[in-house]
Amino acid sequence: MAGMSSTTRTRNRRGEGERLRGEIVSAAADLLEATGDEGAVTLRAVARRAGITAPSIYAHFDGREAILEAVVADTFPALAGRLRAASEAEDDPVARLRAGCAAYLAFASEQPQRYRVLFQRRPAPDAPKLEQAESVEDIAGAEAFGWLVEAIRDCAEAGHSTTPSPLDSAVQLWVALHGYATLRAAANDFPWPDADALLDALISRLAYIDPPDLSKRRRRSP
Amino acid sequence: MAGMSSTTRTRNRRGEGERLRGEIVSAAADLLEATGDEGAVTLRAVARRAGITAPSIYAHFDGREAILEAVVADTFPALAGRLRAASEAEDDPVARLRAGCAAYLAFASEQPQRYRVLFQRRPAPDAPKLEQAESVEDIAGAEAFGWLVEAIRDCAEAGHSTTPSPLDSAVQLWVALHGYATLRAAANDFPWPDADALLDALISRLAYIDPPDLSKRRRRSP
DNA sequence: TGTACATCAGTGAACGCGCGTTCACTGATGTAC
DNA sequence: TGTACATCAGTGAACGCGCGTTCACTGATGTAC
Repeated sequence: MAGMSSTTRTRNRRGEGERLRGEIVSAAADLLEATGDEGAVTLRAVARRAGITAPSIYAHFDGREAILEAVVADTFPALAGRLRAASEAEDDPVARLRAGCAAYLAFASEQPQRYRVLFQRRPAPDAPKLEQAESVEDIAGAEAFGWLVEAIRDCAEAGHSTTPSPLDSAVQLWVALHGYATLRAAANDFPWPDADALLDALISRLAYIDPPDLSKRRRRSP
Repeated sequence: MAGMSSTTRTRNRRGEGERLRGEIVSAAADLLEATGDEGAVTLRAVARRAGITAPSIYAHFDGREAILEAVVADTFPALAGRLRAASEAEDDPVARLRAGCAAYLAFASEQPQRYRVLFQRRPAPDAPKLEQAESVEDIAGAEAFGWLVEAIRDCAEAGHSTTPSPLDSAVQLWVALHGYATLRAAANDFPWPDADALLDALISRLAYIDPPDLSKRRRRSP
């Protein structure tokens, strides 16, 4: 009766009701990824996937929109974590930058819908206009973007990048990575060039790094 | 009774039934832009906006999805037309490239939802995998992309671009333009740099054009 | 020129469905005594 | 240690709504004679 899940959920014990909140968020993220359709992430569908009844959600969220917001709020740190982990595995600044950018694309490719929801949540046309943030630290995704700025700055300080402005280069590289990540997923039939070569070209041009410096630091494919 | 439209529609005369098809498509495009929500473009909502009853749509479309596909099919030529018009207004290759890229961003900024639907239509996870097109001419949006390749090639032939590959540069510039167009719309609160400067930087770096060559060809803002 | 009729462009009512949300409720579990 | 009870986590039924889709239909318009 509770959808296709035949496993019976055991309810949380007293005092542990908050655990359901996390289960709801990950049920929503799963559903988003599985259907590829934000519209399919209905409150009832999330409840079914989480193995609970629809009204139970109201103990934790105001409604459908709040669930999706929670997915976004969960996803930004996950992305930032991926970048950090990938770049920390490398020793020199150029390799770190490249590994982080590759991780960014990998995240978007492995969980395209979850990535999409980060940036493609439409501001409703009647929504109040947001004040422009005064600095990069105020925005959602600041951690990930901040990582990118630092990675480029490190390259510049080590003499591997001649960028006139690490911040500007980071903005440019970010839009390019984002564009590639989303187009790659949407335009399957486009005759894309080799992914590593394209990534190298974007980094090298936008972060002002000598192409050989980059390509010799590519991770060997296993 | 027919929604908020108080103007009474006069039905098409015999033999002119096909006109409704166009009205449906533009009603859908309007609705998409007005609501900012693909989910709000329901068959019934489109019918209301077109001033007809829901079943009338079936004479022209198989259903809701087919309407959105028609919107996409209409939008690609509109975008290509914008690029062509903007670039034809300029004399030299660099100015043409810049004007076309600016027009691309303007199109995406003026009709963000219509632009979005071009590339953000999700392939359903169970959809058959598309064969990769063998050449650029086979894909949707080929006209717009083809324009970009030619514009860069013209710059190279005139000695203003040192790109090693106009095609590769076009791919790189395209992903950057697309990324900027979508992020700009989604991340209102990001402290974006000056739009002209960002565009110049992307073109100059990815199409290998001297920055002064570009900036001196900027259209003066009126 | 007049008229009967076929065709065409749409209408209007109806259906079953999944949705968001509300409400009163249940039953297991921890706690006070 | 035993028991009564308050609390907490979640249920189940019900509501009104807009949706996609079907079906038989209507009435204006062009056409054949």
